[in-house]
Amino acid sequence: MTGAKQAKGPARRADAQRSIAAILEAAVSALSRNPEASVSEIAKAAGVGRVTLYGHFPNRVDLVEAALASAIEKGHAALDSVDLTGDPRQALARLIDSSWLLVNRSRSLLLAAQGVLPPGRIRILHAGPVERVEGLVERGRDEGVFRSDLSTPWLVGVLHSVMHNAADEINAGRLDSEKAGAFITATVLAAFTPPGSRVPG
Amino acid sequence: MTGAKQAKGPARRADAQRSIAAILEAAVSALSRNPEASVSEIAKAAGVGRVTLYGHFPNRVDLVEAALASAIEKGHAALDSVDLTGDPRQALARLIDSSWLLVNRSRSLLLAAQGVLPPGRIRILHAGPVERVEGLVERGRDEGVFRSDLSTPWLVGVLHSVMHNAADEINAGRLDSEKAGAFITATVLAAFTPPGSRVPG
DNA sequence: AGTAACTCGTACAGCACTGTTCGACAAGGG
DNA sequence: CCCTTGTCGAACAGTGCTGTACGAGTTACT
Repeated sequence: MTGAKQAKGPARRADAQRSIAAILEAAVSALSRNPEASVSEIAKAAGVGRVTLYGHFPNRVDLVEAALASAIEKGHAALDSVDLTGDPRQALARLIDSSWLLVNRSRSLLLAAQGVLPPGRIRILHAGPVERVEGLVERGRDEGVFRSDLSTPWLVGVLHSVMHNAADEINAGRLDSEKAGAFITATVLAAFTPPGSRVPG
Repeated sequence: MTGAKQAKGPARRADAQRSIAAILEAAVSALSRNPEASVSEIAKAAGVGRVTLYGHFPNRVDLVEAALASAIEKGHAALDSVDLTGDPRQALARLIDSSWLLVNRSRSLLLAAQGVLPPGRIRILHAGPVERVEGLVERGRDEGVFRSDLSTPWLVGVLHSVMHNAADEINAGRLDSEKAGAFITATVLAAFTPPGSRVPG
């Protein structure tokens, strides 16, 4: 499911596939910059007429959902290529390094989705990615290197929050984009350290 | 400066003052629920005609700014009543306990402001509150109980992020509102602990 | 009591956006 | 090569918002 309606029929023309891809890409990009980007704006960015867009996506809501799904799918692929075995702390560091930029870029897009999509729909969409992270955190807790006095969802939420904070700081010019990964990792590893243990670093 | 235009003239009538207060309160409340609340919506919530509102605030932007200023002023007062002396860690815990709810409530309002106000304007408005928190963090760093390998603005940002995370978790029904303070404190204190030191708790 | 300040509803112009329709035109597939 | 599929621009109706105007009514200060 790439997002556009594809009920049946003898498959789509090559032409249309290109359009859909361009629209999806433009939608992700535009909505990432401005969660309230209009359909006209997106169509223009995709180099496509507004009418054409409506030919593939029945309404704005479906378009946003398709864009979100597309972004998440891409992120999912990137995530799968990260080695999550070994010391959970180092695995977490690797995960952060390779995904914080992606997560950041999707933030505004997620905001756009939250404005128009039913809450359940969103949870379903990025249930996959979240599960892998939760698995890693869970393992760290079992091995005693991550704290167990706070719930796993909370810890994962903290990870996200700190990433968002990095995005804000960069955006405000107070943080160098190069150092963001290290800052996030240092902060999160400390936050995850069990009470009574020493903070690594 | 309560927010409405008050250039000169022989002072305002008691009637008008009541209206302005009601509008401001309604604006804070409505914008906190929905950052894109319309002027009609706010006027109705204030029990006032839309025209009356425009009589006091020339346009929507000024209204949002006044609402934000009002909320920040109230928060500033609440913050001033917190004792920030003594062990920085305990002072931070006190600060969190007494302000996280307030900060949370203002979050959506801040979002509304970010959408329509010039970025500099916002920084000016809540420069005051931020300074006090930064002062506390700075002191903790000097005393060696908070880490110095990360910048003060970053640490303050993390504090905010974790508060926001708590708000999200509560909103999603995954966190009990009662426990939020403790969760935030535990997480932030760990995150602020210098590398090599033991996490308190 | 009288006057200026305030409030209200309705109504209007202007704008931006959504979603649809139309007719003409280009491009891909069998 | 022909026919389906897709694309385009222009145009339209519908909606919801902002900001302004008007006129009549009400409320507070003196």
